[in-house]
Amino acid sequence: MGVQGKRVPRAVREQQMLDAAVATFARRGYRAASMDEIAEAAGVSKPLVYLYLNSKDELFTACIRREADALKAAVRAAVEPDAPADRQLWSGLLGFFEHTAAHPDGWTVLYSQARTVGEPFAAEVAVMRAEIVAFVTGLIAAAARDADCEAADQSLADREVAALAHALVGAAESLAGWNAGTTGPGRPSGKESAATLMNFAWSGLDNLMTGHRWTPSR
Amino acid sequence: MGVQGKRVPRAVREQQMLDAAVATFARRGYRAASMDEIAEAAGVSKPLVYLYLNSKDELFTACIRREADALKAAVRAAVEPDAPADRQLWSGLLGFFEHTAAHPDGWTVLYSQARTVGEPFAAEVAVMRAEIVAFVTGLIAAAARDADCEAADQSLADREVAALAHALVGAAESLAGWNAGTTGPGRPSGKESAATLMNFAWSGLDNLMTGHRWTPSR
Amino acid sequence: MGVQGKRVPRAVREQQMLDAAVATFARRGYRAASMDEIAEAAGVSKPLVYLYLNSKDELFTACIRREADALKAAVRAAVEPDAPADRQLWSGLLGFFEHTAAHPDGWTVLYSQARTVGEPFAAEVAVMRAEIVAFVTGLIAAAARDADCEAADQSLADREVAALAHALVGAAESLAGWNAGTTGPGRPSGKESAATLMNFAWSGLDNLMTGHRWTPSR
Amino acid sequence: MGVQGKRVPRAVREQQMLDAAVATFARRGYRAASMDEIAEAAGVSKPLVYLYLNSKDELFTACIRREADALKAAVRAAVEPDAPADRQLWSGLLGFFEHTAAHPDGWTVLYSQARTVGEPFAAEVAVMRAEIVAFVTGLIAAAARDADCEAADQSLADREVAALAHALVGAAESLAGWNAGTTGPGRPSGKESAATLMNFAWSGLDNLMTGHRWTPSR
DNA sequence: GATGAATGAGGATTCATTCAT
DNA sequence: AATGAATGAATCCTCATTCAT
Repeated sequence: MGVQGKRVPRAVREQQMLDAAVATFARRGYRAASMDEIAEAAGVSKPLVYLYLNSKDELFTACIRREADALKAAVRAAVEPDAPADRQLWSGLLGFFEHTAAHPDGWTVLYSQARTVGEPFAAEVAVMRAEIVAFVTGLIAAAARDADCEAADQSLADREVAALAHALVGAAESLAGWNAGTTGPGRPSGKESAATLMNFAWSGLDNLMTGHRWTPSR
Repeated sequence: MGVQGKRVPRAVREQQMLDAAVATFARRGYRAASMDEIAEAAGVSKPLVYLYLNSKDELFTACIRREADALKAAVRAAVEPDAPADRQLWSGLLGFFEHTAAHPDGWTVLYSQARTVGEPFAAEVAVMRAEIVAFVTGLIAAAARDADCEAADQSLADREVAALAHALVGAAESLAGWNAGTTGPGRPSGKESAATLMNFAWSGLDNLMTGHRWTPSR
Repeated sequence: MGVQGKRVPRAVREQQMLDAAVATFARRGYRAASMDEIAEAAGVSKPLVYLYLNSKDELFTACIRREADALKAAVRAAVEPDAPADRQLWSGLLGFFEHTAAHPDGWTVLYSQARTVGEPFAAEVAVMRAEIVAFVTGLIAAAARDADCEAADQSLADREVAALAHALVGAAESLAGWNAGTTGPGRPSGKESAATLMNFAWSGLDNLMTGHRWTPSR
Repeated sequence: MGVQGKRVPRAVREQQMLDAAVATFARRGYRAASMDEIAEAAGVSKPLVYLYLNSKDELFTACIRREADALKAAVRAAVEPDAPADRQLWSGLLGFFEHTAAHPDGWTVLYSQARTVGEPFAAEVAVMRAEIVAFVTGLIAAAARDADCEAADQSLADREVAALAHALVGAAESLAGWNAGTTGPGRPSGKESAATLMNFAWSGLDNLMTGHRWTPSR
């Protein structure tokens, strides 16, 4: 069945299987993707998939882990460690959008599929998300310190910095999700998406620093 | 099997079935939800579900339509038609968050499940989303006019108002999505979520009006 | 549902149901025809069909009986009792072909469906067939006596007259079956079909009378 | 579950499945035969039947094709190619009756079931039948030429030779059909059935050659 | 390292049939 | 005389998973 040569070393075969699985899970969803389909897409027989990855659940988990690690690595590799905080945030966002654009199936599996399938998997993604939120929170806080060293009520700001980070990550996910569903010339570039969000983050930060808010009773 | 009274008129039974279906689809996802489970949750036998709703696909579609209509109606009912635009936006957001908080299963079905299952269903949700984005775009544009009547470069603003509306809706969806996954005292109230987003919208609007932007080369 | 007036007397309703059932069974076969379909075709609700005809089996049996009786009656009505035997056979065949042509659904139910469904029903048709074969056997025997009064070995002829009758009936059925499957100008008229079979019967009879036979060792 | 050995190669298992399917379809009809029943009769599990034959429709089609091919092959193998035409017809008929007698289930599936189920299947059988009719037409025409080389009105004869062939095939089918329904000592041998039909064919041929016919107005 | 053969379990869908009105 | 409401019992089909080689 496999048109390609046989006797491929295990590590390589496993990556081929994960590639096939990610693509299939992204296109069909966890339940609708069949092990048959994945095995065929990987160019191997079904028992081999089981030999290496044990079960559909473990296969899906392996996909999630691989894609989550790759995404985190891409973001981490994108930030310049010694740059000013706003520059770090900017390059991190850029890394995020460029990676998700380059690996749309991975992003779909993480964002759309894993979170809708249910418990063992959603937790996995939640952990990754928490790490990213923490990372962004740190950057925003640093940026705030850089911008205004004599901030008065730091304790209040902490809580709101976290809210801002959450909102920023949520917005980034939403943008990436809609990007993944868009093809052709209308699709925003990573730079555009990142710039949009930097503007959000910065005006949000301004609001925080100046205590300038919209209120219903205005 | 059904513990409740029998011989219920069709219209009532259909709503019971849709209630059960929305809850089940939200918890399990489209594929994993079985018609057996739904019928049992509705307190009727499976053939009756088929008699009234025809197929799993049509049942799911009926759920999507009902929840989408309910959401649109809730938002529309929340806005005060003659209030100033910012007030309208605020009350619309409030209506949105209160409805999604009150009907988390409906929101999950619309936002998480329908969009990940594939084509006949995703399109249905896309239409609803487009209507909401258009509505929000109108409100933001009106608010911008109210705030600054002599705005110079309106044509540029139009394009960016639309981007802002998209981002606002995306952020609202993301927030509602994470709210739906959160229970207990940590869960933000509808008012909090709406206020957060109004601040986003307002600072975004400020950016638009003042031409004040963050750029990487800064 | 029923577009026609209500409160129809039972005897009439029953015939409407049988009409609908015969048409449906002919088109779909016994198993594939659903009681729903039949009730709808009859313009009544399903419980009414059950009220009058009790079960699908009994309904099918009633169809078979009605169509078998109608066919036998048509053949009997067609023969002129006091005519010479060959003339009687001819008019009987004509009656047979004209009736089956006028009631193709009835013929299909009897010939194609009832015999392939299995036991309670096939027996019903077998009885009808036996009656017809007996009737034809009598006519052929009479015709033979008319044609040649001093026939020598009557006992041998009896066995062969029966074989001829069987073959004639089988051929008639086969012809009617293929006629029922044919529509348009290519379809043979009842007269043509009857003439074809009379020629078969007559040459078969000749063979019997003259002892003139084809044998493999010739 | 299967009492026979396991790990049978695919080609063999497929034939076992077809054997079981032909027997089951013949006894119960297409609709009433369940895949469970067929799988059990084949001594395998249902999924294996689906793995090899894909669906009930395809399984039935495969049965029809196999039985049709076997029947055509049996007839072709029976005729002696260089014998006189009447001898060829005789041996073909003999082959037909012996094959249908040896494979009554196959004949039932072809003749009774496939034709009553509906369109994709009836067409398959119609093609086979057309091939057989063409073959017989050729033999009868040849026999006619052998018997009377100076036949005057060949064009008329052509049309009637075809009619005769049709009638002969119809009669053979009818005979084989009733044979298949008969068991025990009363069942005619293949030789008897073939001889009966040769006599039909020969007297029909005589009628054609001599212009000797029965007419109602006689 | 790799696969052809095989299955238990479950899911969508349909159908004959009944009951309360 | 007639029907809307309701269901138990199949039936077709798919899938994750294993075993022997």
